Amino acid sequence: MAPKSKATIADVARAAGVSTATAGRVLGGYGYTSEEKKEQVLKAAQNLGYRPNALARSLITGKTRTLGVVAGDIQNPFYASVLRGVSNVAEANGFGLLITNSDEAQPKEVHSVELLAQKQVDGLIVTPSDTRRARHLHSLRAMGVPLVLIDRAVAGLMVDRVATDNIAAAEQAVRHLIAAGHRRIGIVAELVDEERGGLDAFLARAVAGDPIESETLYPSWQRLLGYIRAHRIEGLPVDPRLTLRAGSYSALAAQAVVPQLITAPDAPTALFTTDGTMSEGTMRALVELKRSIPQDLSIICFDDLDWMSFHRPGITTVAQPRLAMGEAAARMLLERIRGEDYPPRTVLMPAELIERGSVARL
Amino acid sequence: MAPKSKATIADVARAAGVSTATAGRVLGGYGYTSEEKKEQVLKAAQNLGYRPNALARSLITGKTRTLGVVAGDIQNPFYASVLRGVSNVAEANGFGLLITNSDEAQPKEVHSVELLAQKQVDGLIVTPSDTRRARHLHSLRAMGVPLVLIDRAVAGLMVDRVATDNIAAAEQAVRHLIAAGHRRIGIVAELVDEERGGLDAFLARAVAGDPIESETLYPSWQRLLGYIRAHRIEGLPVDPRLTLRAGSYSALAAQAVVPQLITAPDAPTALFTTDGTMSEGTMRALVELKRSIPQDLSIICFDDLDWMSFHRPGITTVAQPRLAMGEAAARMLLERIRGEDYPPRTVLMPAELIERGSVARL
DNA sequence: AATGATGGCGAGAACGTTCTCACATATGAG
DNA sequence: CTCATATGTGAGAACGTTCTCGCCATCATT
Repeated sequence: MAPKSKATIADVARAAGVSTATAGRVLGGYGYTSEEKKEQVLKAAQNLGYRPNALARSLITGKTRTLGVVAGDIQNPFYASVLRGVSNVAEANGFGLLITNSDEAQPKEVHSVELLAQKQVDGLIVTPSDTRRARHLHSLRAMGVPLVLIDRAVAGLMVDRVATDNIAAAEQAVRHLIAAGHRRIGIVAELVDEERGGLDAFLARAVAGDPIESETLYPSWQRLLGYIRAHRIEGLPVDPRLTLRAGSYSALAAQAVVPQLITAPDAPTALFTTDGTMSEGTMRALVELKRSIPQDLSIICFDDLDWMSFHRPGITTVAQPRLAMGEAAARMLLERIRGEDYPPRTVLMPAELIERGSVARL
Repeated sequence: MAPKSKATIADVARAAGVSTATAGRVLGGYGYTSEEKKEQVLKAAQNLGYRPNALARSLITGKTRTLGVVAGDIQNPFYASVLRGVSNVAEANGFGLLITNSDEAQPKEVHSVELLAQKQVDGLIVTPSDTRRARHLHSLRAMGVPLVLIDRAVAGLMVDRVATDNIAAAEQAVRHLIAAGHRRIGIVAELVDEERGGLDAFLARAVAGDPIESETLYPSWQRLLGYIRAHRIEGLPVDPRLTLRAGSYSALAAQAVVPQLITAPDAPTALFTTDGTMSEGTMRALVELKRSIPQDLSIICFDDLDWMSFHRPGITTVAQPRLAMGEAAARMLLERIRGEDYPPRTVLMPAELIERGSVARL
C-alpha cells in the first residue's frame, strides 16, 4: 500500500518469515528458492513498497550498471545527438548515464573523470579536450576502467575510439566546391590548439605532401588537412590567407573573423566551415554583411544541423552520423564492460555529403 | 606512482601505520587529526593512488550527491538547454547528474524514475509526461524524495516547480501580431493530450471566458489559451479552423498539418507556433509551399532557437529562459535536499518577445 | 543400505566507507 | 589537586546488499 519509508531486504524477510538470504535470492533473482517462499517474499515486498538499494548492491558486486560520459557541452547539437545515441543503447541495456560537461577545458575534464570514477561507473565515454597530455585517462586505463573516446584521439592512448572520417569528409566537400568551378575557397575553422610549429608550418608541411600523423590531430585540423588534400588532388594552390582561424570554439569567434576575409580584395567565392559552431558564426557574419548565398558566396558546412534543411537556400553540408556515433561508442563500451578483449578498435564513420542549394556553379 | 588497482582506506591506513578510523578522518575530512598523522596518511594515499569509493560513502551517509533528471529528449534544444542549466548549478555544488529520456511517454518515465530512485539520487527533476495521473511521482513524495517539476505541473502534486509563464507569453506574441494588423492568425500547436471534452469544447469554454484550471494544463494548451485571451482582449473572434493540432510532438506532424491551413481559401495572414519543434515543422512546410516570410505570411515562434537570429528574415520569437529555468530548478532542488522547508513554490519565468523580421505590418 | 547429487534454506562474512564509542593525553580553571 | 574541556586515537558497529558456506532434506543410483 502506502510505502512509508525505505524498506530493506531484512524488513521484507521479517515480514515474509524467511531469512534475509532467501529474501535476497528472490528479490535479486539468484540461486534457488521454492515457489512458496518466493510468493511470500514477493507479497511482503509489494506490501512494504520495497525498492532495492542499488548502492549496496553495487558495493558488493563491484558493478554499478552506470556509464559515465564527459561531453564538451550538452547544449551543443553535436554532443546532444551523440549523448542521445549513448543514452539509447545504455537504456536498452539497463544502464544509467552520468553526464558532465568539460567545456573543452582539461581541468574541468580531469575533475569530471575523477567524479565519475569515484562514483564507480562501469565505463567512461570521453571527448578528450587535449589530444597530447591526458594523464588522467592513462591512469584510468591502468586502473582497468573501460574507456571509449569519441570524436578525438589521444596520442599514445590505445583505447577504443569512434570518430568521423574527417579528412575524407572534408576532402569530399571541398572537391565538390572545386568541381563546381570554385578556385578560391575559404575555410573557417576552430584550430584552437597549436600544432607544432604553428599554423603556417602545418600548412607548409601539408601542402608539400609531407607525411603527417593525422590520427591524433584535432578534428578541425583534420578537416583542414582534408581541405588541403582536395586542393592537391585537384592541382589547386593553397592560399594561406584563405585559412581562417577562429581560435576558440564559439560562434562569436567565427563571426568575428569572417568579415575580414569576405571583404578582402581577393575574397574567396566559396566558404567551407568545419563544424556546426563555425557554421553558425559564419552565417551570422554573412547576414550582417548582407551577402546572399549562393549568389555572392557559396558555402558548404560540416555537420548537418536541423535548420540547414529549411534555410533558404538549403545548406549543402557534410552530415556526420552523430546519433550512430554515440550508439557505436556505447556499444563498444558495453562490450568492454562485459569483458571482451579485442585489441583497441578505431571506428571511423563515413560522413555523407548532402547537396542542397548553397553552392553556385561558376 | 603507478596506481595499480583499487586501494582502500584500509590499505592506506596500513601503509601509513594508523588505524582505518584515522585514515578515514584525514581522507574524509571529518573529526580531529594531528598534523603528523595527516601528512603520513596523505602521503600513503598519494603513493597508493587512493580514490575514495563514493558508493561506500553514500551507503552509510545516505547521501549520493547526485541529482536525477528525467527529460523528454536530450537531443531537443529545449531540454538540452535546461539540462545545461541544471548541470551548471549541480557541478558548482559538487553534484553529479544522472540523466534519462522519457520521450514524453509515461511508461518510460516511470521506468526512469524507478531506476534513478534505486540509484538513490538525492533528488529528482522531472518534466512529467502526464499532468493527470502520476502515481510514481506521488509515491516519490511519500518516500520523502525531493522533487522539482519543470515545464509542466501535475494535478494534485504539490511540489516545487519552474515553468515559463506560457499564457502571458503567448498572449503577448499574438497581441503583437494583432497590433501589426493581422486579423486571421493561425496557431500551430502540439495539443497531444486530450482535454476534457476535446479541443472544440476547450475552445468554446475559453472563448466564452469560462474559468479554466490553467495551472495543470499542458504547455501547448496554455499557449493556446494565451492565443485565445489575446483575441478576447483585442475583441477579435476566434476561428476554430485556425487552430492546427499536430497531434504529436514532432516536426513532421507539424509539417504535415500546416499545408491544409495555408492553402485554404480563407488562409491566415500570420502563424503562431507554440514550440521549437512546431516551429521547425512549420518552417519546413513553408519552404515546401514556397511561401515567403513575411511577404506571404507572417510568423512568430515560441522559443528562440539558434537559427532564428540568422535566418533571413530574422524570426520574431518569444524567448523562454531555458538555461535559467534549469538553473532555477536545480537550485530549488538543492535547497530541498539541504532540508529547507518552504511550502511548495511555483516559479513562473517571464518570456521575452524578440522582434526580428518575420512580422509584416498590414 | 549406503552413496552421491540436487534443491532449498539460513548464518554470517564480505564490500569500503562513516560513525559511535571508549579511552587516552594535554590544558586550564577552580 | 581535582575537575572539566578540548584534542587525538583506535576498535568495532553500522549501511543494505550479495556471496560463501554449511546444513538438511529428498531422490535416484549403485
